[in-house]
Amino acid sequence: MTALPREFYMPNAVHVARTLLGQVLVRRLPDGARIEGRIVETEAYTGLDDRASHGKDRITPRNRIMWGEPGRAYVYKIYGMYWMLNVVAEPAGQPAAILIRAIEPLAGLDHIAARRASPEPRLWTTGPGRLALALDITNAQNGADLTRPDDGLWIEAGAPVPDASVRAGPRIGLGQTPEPWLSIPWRFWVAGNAFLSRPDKGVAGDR
DNA sequence: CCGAGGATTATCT
DNA sequence: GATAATCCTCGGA
Repeated sequence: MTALPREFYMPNAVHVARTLLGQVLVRRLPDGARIEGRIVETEAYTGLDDRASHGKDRITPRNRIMWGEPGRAYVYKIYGMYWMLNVVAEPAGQPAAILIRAIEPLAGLDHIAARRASPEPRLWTTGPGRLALALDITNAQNGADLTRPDDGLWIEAGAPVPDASVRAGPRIGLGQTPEPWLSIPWRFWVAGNAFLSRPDKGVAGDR
C-alpha cells in the first residue's frame, strides 16, 4: 500500500472531505505498533468567508499550517483536553482543512484497547477527540506529512464509497457561528456505518 | 433513555 | 478574560 499523493488534497476542501470517505488512516507508533482505520466521517472548513473556520481571518501561530502545503496534518487542542486531527487541503496560500471526525477500526485494535478505558470498541474512535486518543495523536503530529510514512501518520487508498452511500449535513459544535455557515451541509459520512460520531438517523441531506 | 454540567488550557481579544 | 470543530459522568425518569 502506498500513501495518497499530494494532488489528492489540491481540490477544494468540500470535495476532499467527500473523497476522503473510505480512505485508510494509518498510524505507526514509536514502539512499532500499527493502527489502521477507515475514514467514515469528515467535515470541511474553508478559508475566505467560512465563519466557522480557523482560517476565517488571518494567519496566527496556531492556524498557520492551514495556509501551507496540502496533505499535511493540522492538529490543535480544544476544550482544554482534546486534540483534533485535520488534513490540510487546497494549494498553499489558501486556508482550508478537513476535520476527521470518525474512523472504523481495521487493524491494531489491541493497541487501541490498551490506550482507551472503555472496553466498548464503538467508543474508541467515534468522534474527533476519541480518535485522537486512540491513535495517540497530539500536537507532535501537527504538520506531519500525510503523503509519506515518514512522520508515522499517513493516509492510504481504500475502497471508494459510492455516492449512494454518502450523506451530508450541517457541521457539529459550531456554537455561535452565523448562517449560512451554521447550516451548510459540509459534514459527510458513510450512511449507516456503526462508527459515526452520532447515530445515522438514515436521513439524507445530500449535496 | 436523556439532558445538564464539569473538566481543563491554548489561543485570541 | 472569554471562548472553544468535545467527551464523560451523573442524576432523574
